[in-house]
Amino acid sequence: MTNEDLANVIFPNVSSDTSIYEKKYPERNLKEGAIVTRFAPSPTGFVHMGSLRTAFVSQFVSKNSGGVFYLRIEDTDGKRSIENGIEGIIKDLNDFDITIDEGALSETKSIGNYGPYIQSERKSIYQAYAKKLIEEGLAYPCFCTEEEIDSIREKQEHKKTRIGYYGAWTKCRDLSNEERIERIKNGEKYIIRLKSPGNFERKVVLNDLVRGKIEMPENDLDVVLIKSDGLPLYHFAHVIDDHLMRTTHVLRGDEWISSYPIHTQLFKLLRFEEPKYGHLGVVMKVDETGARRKLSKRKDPEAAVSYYHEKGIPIDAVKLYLLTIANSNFESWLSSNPDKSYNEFKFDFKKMSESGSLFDVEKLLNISKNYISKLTAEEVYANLEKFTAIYDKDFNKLIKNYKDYTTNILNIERVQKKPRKDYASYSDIKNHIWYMYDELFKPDKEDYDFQNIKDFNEINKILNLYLNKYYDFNDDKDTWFNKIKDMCDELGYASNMKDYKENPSNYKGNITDITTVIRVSLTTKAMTPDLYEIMKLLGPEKVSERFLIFNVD
RNA sequence: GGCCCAUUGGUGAAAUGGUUAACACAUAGCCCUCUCAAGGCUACAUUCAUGGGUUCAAAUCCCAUAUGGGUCACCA
Repeated sequence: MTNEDLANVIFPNVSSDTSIYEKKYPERNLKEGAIVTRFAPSPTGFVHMGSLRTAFVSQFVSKNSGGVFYLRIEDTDGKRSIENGIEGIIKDLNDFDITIDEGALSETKSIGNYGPYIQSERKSIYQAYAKKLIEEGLAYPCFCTEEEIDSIREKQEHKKTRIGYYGAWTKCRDLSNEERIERIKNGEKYIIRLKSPGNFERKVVLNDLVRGKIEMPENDLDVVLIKSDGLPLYHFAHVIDDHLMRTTHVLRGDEWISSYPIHTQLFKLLRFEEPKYGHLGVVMKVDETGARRKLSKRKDPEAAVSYYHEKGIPIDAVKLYLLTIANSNFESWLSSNPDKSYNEFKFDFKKMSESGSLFDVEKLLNISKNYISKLTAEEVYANLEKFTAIYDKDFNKLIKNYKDYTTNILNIERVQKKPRKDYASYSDIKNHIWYMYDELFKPDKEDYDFQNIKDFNEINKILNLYLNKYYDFNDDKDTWFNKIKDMCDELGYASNMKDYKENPSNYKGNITDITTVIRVSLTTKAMTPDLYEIMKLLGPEKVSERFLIFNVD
């Protein structure tokens, strides 16, 4: 019996003529140097920060080069797939503002001419290539049970040799086609394995985009190509898909490095041109015990993309952060090109870190703070509106009622060469500006944080004097400030800090004490942005109203 | 255990055989200042996991050791 007979018994309804696929998915007609990348997650839960980094970098380099970035869903393992997994992935990508040129858009929809982009829908394609390999004697059915595989491994462990299904350890590799066909016809369960021609003593070389040359032994494992449910395993599916989808660059986590020998062998056996590979280091974190470990989906909330969305950290800030940890020269590029979009940055694989980098939330927040400080008040308002519409509906209503007022608040100390930087996220903003709204300004007396002056008689005296004699809403900033100084002199407080520092005993206090009284009575807080601006925005009615709260006593 | 990878300050890192080890975050101090947020200045690795070697010269090359990570599934 021939290999063809065997192949026909195994895949009676599949043609091994793979040239139809080669024709259906022709080489892409892209300009020289265009890069085709993909993001290929399995639908097992939310998108992890590490995967997101890979997706973002993949998209970035393809965009950089005028290429294509597509999404492929790797759902060949039914056991691990979760319900609505695909939707979850697409939502995470959306939230993160990563758009695809091609690929799955939902469970049922997709765009692009190289689909289907969901692996479980590509069964017949994989089987066609598997059939071809069987015909060529490069693959065979294996009838080993789980117990048999276990016992092989135990023997190998005992003898301290290499573990795996290979060479002389195999049971089914050299069965006759007669026996194979008979056992299949008897209903025995089987899988399809590669009949690896590899030799462990020989080396293969991976020219990795980020790590350079890596030498490894050739693969001699008879790896599983097709499972008993007829679906392929990652290795096989990846090789076929990345070829048929005409991928030029495969970017993936470095946990895949060690299976490269399998992949390169498969590419060769299938006579496919191999894409370039870039293996990215894992994203780590330091846990409670001080140990470094991989950022974990289960344990670390910050591993989820949705975390940043909920926190109101601007997506662009996260991208900026991702770029700074992805390419070591990005940060200096950005500081010398502050007005350019990060999209203009030329990504360089050689500048990627080879080791796993620590995920540093502090640094992210710092980047976010700088990012927000560069936006216009209108932009901040729009983003804040979007954020609160989902996560703080009451505040959303409030800012919409006072849209111009809110924008003006957000504009305080923004239009200047060195803008204020106090919002690291949109969820932060309310904590900084709530007191500007009467609806939220309902303090108890204990909420006021007057620093040095504790005596309410003195506080009332200062406020009344200021209100009656010095405060004029129409004053410009200099006049406003000079008047406060005048009041300091009248009340025996130092209006000039230098004088005060030289002779503190000559004064009851200094100008800071006075401005603090005004500031705190208006906001309850000892630390706020520019007082003049705040008073200007509150307006004369609110100012006097808030001053007079203390007159009750 | 086999194979592969990594190891520069609290953190991310630069430097790819040449002389004082960039820069950023964090931390501390000072200055500026109506308080903050910033900003400016200064400090923070006698040393690049350890031990050998090559060299006039090593964080950079080689070897060994240690530590950490990955992988060795009908998971991806």
